[in-house]
Amino acid sequence: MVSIYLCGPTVVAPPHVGQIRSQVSFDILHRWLINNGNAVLLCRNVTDIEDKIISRSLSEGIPWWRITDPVYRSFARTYTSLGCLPPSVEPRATGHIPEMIEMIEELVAAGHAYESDGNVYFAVDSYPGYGSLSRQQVQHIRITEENDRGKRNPRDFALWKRAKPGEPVWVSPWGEGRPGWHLECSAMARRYLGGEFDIHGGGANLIFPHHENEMAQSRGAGDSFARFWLHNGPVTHRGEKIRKHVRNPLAVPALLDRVRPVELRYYLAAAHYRSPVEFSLAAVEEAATAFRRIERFVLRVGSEASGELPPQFSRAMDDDLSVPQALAAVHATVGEGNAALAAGDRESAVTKCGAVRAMLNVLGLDPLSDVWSRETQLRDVAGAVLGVARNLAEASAAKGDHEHALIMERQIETALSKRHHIEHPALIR
RNA sequence: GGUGGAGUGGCCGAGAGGCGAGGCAGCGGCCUGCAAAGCCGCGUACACGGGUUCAAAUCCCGUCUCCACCUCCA
Repeated sequence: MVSIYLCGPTVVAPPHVGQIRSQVSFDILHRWLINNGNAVLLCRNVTDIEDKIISRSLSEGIPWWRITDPVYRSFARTYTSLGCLPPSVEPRATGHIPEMIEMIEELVAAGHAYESDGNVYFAVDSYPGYGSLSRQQVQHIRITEENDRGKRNPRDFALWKRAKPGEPVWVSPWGEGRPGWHLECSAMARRYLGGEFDIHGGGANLIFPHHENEMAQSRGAGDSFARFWLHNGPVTHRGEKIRKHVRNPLAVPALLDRVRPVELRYYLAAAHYRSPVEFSLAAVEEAATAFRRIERFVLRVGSEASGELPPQFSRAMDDDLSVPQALAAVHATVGEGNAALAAGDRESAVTKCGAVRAMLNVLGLDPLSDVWSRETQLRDVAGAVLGVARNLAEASAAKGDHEHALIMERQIETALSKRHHIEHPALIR
């Protein structure tokens, strides 16, 4: 049994590429562990109460759950569409307030935390290992916030935050308020995985302060916590010129208008999980082209049974999940299969295809998987019809029949918009 | 100021002392009515300056540039 705690999203805005990359990276780990005969207990949290959610709730004048529920569904839909296996358990922070309060009480009793005016803080100085995960020395951690609210050390962080007027509240021994962000994960990890578990995963951007603080809290409360930490690299994006109406080029729903989910998954998987990825639409589209070559081969040979993993592939995966090298094995096998096909050796091609599908299955990229098939068909049919419509519109325009061309263009717009809604039904606005 | 990471051929992206990962794009050829797809072939790249070594993209020293985190973020 391999137990994994993976930091899930704060459900305040639709998913962006960086969040998806993290989930895809760990989904590949998940699949590789299963492939190797391990039972996996994967816990991925949903942070559904947190400062940003509250500030949006207050500024829009709607309850916090009117924000988190639709956004949660958007995430769920995106994970599914990208072929991520569901976690064993997906706890929400708001469902675990008693566990959090209990943990805070333990920390206060152990002298690692103190109450101050309705807030409870973790005393960084009380925990000698603080900074070890992120290799920070406490005195070098920059202080941005003034030492207000009665903190003993400005680096101390909140375990419990007193509610301001109008904010949602939960009742605690320290008054009405809400849990601190970092604490949520510590409490949920303990609840579902126990005091010690194998792997804690998340984006590298979470190392400090989030994971550092989690570790301090959990160990302070007597848990030994994660045995290994795995962090995926960031997705960065600088000044690529994006048309104005595409507001956030890293938002996944907008990206899925350009490439299919499986192609986006290929793009995100193709770099090593620890490497930084400099995002660009051109690179995504290039990855899509590369994936289609693999896909064409698999579709050409058909849906014969899955085969054996080539040793080269397994070696790559065992070497710190080297998906780039594993993909080289996929491409090599596709090339061999195509060569067999070109030589009329169908039997050999079928064998190669089996190996390719076995590898793609580990990576979550098998074109014949049920995950993609309906969605792929929908897109293919819709795309073909739209192509015909565009040709007709152009033909009309060329003949000078601008009225008809305009009607066609409006119908195309409507069709595109409907397709978008079918593909992203959970998206708000 | 602290911490971590990165600079590889036109592009993406691995590798980490000696055999040029892989893909995309490009070029030539085969195949095809033409194309597409596919097949075969074509590339001497590792930020810069020193050094170590028989041998350095890979190790050491120095320099430059970029990114991330230290505030919410996967």
